[in-house]
Amino acid sequence: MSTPPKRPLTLRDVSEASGVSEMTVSRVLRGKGDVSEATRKKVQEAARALGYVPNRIAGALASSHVNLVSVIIPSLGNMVFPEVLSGISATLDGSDLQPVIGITDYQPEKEEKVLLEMLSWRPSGVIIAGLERSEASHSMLAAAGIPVVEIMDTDGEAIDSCVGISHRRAGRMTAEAILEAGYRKIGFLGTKMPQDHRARKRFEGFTRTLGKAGIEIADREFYAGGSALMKGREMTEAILSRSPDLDFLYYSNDMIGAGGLMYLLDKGYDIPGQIGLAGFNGVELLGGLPRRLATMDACRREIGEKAAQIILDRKVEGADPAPVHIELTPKLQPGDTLLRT
Amino acid sequence: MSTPPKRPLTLRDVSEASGVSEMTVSRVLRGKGDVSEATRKKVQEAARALGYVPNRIAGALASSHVNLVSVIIPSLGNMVFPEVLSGISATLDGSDLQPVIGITDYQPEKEEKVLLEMLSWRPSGVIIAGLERSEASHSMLAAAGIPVVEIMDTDGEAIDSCVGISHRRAGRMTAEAILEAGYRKIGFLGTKMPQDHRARKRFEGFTRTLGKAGIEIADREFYAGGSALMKGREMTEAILSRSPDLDFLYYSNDMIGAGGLMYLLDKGYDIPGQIGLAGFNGVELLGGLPRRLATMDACRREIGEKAAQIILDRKVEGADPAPVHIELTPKLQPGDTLLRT
DNA sequence: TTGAAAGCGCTAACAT
DNA sequence: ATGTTAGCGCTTTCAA
Repeated sequence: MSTPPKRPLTLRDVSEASGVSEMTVSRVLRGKGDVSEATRKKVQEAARALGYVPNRIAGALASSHVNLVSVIIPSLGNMVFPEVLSGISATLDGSDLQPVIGITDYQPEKEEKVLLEMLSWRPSGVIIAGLERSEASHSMLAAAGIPVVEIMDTDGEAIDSCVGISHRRAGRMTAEAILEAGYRKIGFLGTKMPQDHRARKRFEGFTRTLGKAGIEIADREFYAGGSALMKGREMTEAILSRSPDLDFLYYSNDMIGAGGLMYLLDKGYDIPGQIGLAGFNGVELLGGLPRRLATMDACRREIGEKAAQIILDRKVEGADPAPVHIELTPKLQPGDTLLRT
Repeated sequence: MSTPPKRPLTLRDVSEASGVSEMTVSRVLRGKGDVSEATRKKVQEAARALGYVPNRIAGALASSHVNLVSVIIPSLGNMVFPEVLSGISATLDGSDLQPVIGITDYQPEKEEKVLLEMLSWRPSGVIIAGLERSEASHSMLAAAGIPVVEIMDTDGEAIDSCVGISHRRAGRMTAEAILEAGYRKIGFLGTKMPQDHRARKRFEGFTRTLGKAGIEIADREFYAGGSALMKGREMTEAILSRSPDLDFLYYSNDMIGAGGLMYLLDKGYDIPGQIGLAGFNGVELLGGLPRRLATMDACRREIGEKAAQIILDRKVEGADPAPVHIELTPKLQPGDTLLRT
């Protein structure tokens, strides 16, 4: 092999190799404009033979169009967000838009950094989890001049559009179901909440509804760190050793709920007779446990699909640029741990 | 508020607002070159006040430097890849490089599309799962002129660098442990493998080692679709109803293994006396089951860290551009389902 | 320490 | 159907 200069190929190289002007080469490669079948063939042949890879940086600069949608979420370890992403991808597939993922680790400062990084690539839209953010993040989004869809949560003010569920309402619905099933000594187990606003709102909706029925949370147990079965076991043991008379445990996610379920079954508790359980999220993965944990589907995939659709709709010329607000209704799945039959 | 033209801000705007030349504004914003403290202040003030967000597209085109590293993986639903990603992020944090994720869904054609999309942004490096790919993908990577690290697997030819474990060896190690524990009627449960080369290699290493000991796999059960507890239950029921005399079940991942464990406990099997179990991956999440499933740690986080480090090292001027090949050693974790005591 | 000029590789807009 | 021209917004290079 000779040693060709290790310079990335440009349109000009394809142009010279095919004997067609750069402009026409560009048209062929983008499939835009009228090009004769003959030239098209020549160009595609040459591009393929050379192994030409277009330079989107130059293309984006020239056209001021970037086919990227920024998707900003707190974490990938959570099982929740991958499902939202798959809804987004599914909807974007077939369009020319591509999702690009940024992770904030639930840290507002990191959100700012990620957002600045993302916006500096001039994406066509932003999909971002949650409604609570720093002033800097807020003004960056407000000033970006592109569609912004805030997802997962509808309890608050959206900058532009939003798609999600009301977590206060989710907490309320769960509380109502628990009360109706006749439970009265209710414990709560969840994350330390300063950063997790959605868990906090569920907790608020939950306690408020209990309060209206004249019931106070009997005990609560918080933890930091990722969700895992073992955490659920430990927390359940802790809360029950403190408050052995609890008859219901509400977990802020399914993973710790499942851990609690394992623990209680080990210890021979009668579920849901002696004690009832509920989690949150509707994690499919966990079907297959000895009992189906009561949970609430957070409509994750649908949220992703609808958010992506909003971005797509905004691209339509002359389309109504009015913000779209969509509140989905979470569905309670009583499973085997909530309804005493 | 007045209605400022809804045009994205440019360096020129900051330049005019601060009375400093564009060039010097650029220097301040990038922190390069000597700028007097006074001008620096003026510029930063103006940029902040206007809410200027740099345009990386223009910057990248002018400098032919892009601070992006493409990370291409099959899936996010797997729990395996998020951990690799977190290793990559952790190592890249503090450098100026940023990971960008692409998903292939285990489809070679999608890998080609994602790869072309990624390379067209001229990233500084590529980290990509697996060693098996289409010829088109292969030649794109070979011709990209940037560091390429293939991860997760070391059984095969790397284009440039690679970091991973030998899945054949992982299968062998597991087989050896099972034989040593005295099991003889061994069943395998896993994914349909045409696309999942790593699972296939584990299976090959596993059966070959059994074969050397004069033992054949007694039965096998394959499935398509994501890993989930319920799948593991169903598959376990299916294989045992066909082959009730099996004394060991080797699962190709921990999730279906855990489902099998649940099923067997339900049915009152004596584990690991009557029947032993092992999975693969070392998924932390599942600690907290009634028994700890035997598994093998695939070094996911370390793979991510080392891969990112290879990319970083290549950036050093005049650094040795020789390909790096790293084979990590998976660790068998016998848990409670492999060793009969 | 600061500024002016020249392009990075492509595409919009306008010829032809 | 194809070609020409003039930038996109920034950074490199060179000059002051």
